[in-house]
Amino acid sequence: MDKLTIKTLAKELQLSVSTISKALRDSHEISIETKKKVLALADQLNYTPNPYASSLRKRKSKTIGVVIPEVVNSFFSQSINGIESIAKEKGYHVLIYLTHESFDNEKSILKDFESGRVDGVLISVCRETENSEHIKELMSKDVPVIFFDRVFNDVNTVKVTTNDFDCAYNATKHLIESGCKNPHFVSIISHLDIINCRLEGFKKALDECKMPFSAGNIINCTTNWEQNYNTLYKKLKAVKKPDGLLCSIENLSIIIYKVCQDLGLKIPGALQVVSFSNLDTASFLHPPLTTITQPAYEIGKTAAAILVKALEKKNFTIPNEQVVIPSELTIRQSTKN
Amino acid sequence: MDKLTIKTLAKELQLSVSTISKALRDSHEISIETKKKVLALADQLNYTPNPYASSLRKRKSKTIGVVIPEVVNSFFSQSINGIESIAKEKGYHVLIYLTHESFDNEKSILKDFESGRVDGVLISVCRETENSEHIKELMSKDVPVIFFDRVFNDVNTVKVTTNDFDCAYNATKHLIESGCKNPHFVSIISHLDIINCRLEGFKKALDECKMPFSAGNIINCTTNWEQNYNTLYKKLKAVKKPDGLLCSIENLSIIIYKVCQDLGLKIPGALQVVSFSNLDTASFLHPPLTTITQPAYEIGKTAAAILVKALEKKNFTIPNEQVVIPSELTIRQSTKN
DNA sequence: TTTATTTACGCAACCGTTTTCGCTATTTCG
DNA sequence: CGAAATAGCGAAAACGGTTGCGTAAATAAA
Repeated sequence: MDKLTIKTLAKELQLSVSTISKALRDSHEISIETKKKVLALADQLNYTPNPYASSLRKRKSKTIGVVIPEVVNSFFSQSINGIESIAKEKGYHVLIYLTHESFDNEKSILKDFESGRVDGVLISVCRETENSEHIKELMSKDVPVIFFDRVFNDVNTVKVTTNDFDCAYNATKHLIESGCKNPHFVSIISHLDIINCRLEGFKKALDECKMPFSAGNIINCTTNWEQNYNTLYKKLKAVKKPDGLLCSIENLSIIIYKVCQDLGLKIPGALQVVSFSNLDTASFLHPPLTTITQPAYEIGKTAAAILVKALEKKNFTIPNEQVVIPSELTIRQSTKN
Repeated sequence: MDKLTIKTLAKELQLSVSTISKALRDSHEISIETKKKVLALADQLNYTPNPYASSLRKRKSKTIGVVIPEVVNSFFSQSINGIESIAKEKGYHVLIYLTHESFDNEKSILKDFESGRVDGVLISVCRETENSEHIKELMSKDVPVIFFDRVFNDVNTVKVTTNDFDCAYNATKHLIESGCKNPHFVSIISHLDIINCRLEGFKKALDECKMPFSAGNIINCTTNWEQNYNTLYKKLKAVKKPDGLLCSIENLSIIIYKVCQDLGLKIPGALQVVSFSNLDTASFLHPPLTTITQPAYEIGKTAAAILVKALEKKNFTIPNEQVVIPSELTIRQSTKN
């Protein structure tokens, strides 16, 4: 038995290949009866068109590339969920690539995309990334790139984020109102705009409350678990230790809990904690963690929807637009009040 | 400027298209000097071959399809991580598809794979799936399918799982040894072999300890959160309520905690809980949850490695093999002892 | 009735690579 | 030294759809 192609159908129905193709794509050039016959046979023989032949000719792959730092992460996995919902609805396929927070990985992934493998890209850049040349390079080849969550502001494209500044501000306010005298900002060393936004929100709250801010109020972590544990351990053991933490990275909040456990520091008695986090176990932690929950699903869904809509247009242009979907502060026992 | 193809290089170097192609693929037919020239120009012009043209001609896509029920799940996201590690190493691309536990979705995804979109498939079947016809159908088209975690035993292929039976047995033993008189098995209605294995392990432990087993020892849940909450609420409020739970689904353990919180049931005082779970927050829950941690990363990695190795061979055959990677029981405060 | 338009389909080029086969020039070997 | 082997490259046919254009017949307009 040969492979089942359009030619098989053509031969069987005594029609030309082009007629079959047009019939399958529901072209107006083909009569209703012919279409019916073609569809019927295709169905009967269980014909599925070769996507690569189609992609080659149409210069469209119906595929979007998703580039994220990691997948074992509530935020990103929820984002994927949102992305997939749109992809499925619109008949797109989703290629997933992980950078593991490495700039080199990110670069080589985007380089591969220059081949036309994907019609468009959704990316949340990695921590190491300092400049956006590789992204601009890809966009110059007419591959649209849309940012979500971790964005670069100097790239002209859509950026779907949450209201990081406001959230950090509100959360810090909440800490202070709950009695914190010495709030600290837990973060990672990075050029990411998102981190900076959160830091600025933190600063503004301190400023408004006439609390002094200095670099000492920042606890900088890295991508190394051990190292972060030690950093936090030292900070939380110090004499003039913080009595409140705004944690800007979900993963770090777990380490904070661990350190407190090991140090015998009571939360929220000795230390209040609020974290950016999408953990659905947050309310079952000991104690339940006050979180800023990002609308991860919606962020992914929105970014994907905008990308797909653009791709479906003939001469699409991606606007330079900032789409902000607000997060929610959920107060639990890790902060008083 | 035209598109940059092999023809561009050919024209530039006054060579034929076929020579370029062979040079790029490092064919022995081409002299070292020519290869160097070609590589140099390709590099200089930043040439990237069109993957779809290549896939069409070679009838290989260098792409694997991953079909899972959901992605917002520690186990599956860790599995993806493992899969990606192999894919990256071997130059494969990963298409992700979510079934959302719907059999119809699963079927239509596999149907699409008949088009040759992917070279091979890694699948963890969904709960609704009762038979494996759709999988056999795909395999009959020479698309290799490898199972991981949630398998079908009547399909002749590799199945990468963990030692579900033993783990359930050990965990149940642990419950009983910690004083449980009335252990229950929390599960979902499903034909999944994995669920059955766990149940059998549970049964064996009861049997060995001369404890009677009946259908009453099973708490059957569904995919509906609300409904599960109610089911568990009722069960845990009953007069002859369980004093120990073996939870076979990660997500359900969170609901159990919630119900206990709302009912004022102390864990582990009134109820001991052990769950199959890959939550890395397990040790920070209130109380820390005793878990059977599955080697999700390794399972994904192993399955992917076997698939890729098969794909790289000329006339590959997938053996009918069961690969078992053991899980680990981590005892925490949600069970006494 | 003539002309213009529409309908429905076929022809063939094309998408960009890969691969088979054939050709020539050079080398190897008996 | 002649034959055989080899090295290095090119021509062209795939791979499986898509699409612009041409055309004959059917229909509408004049």
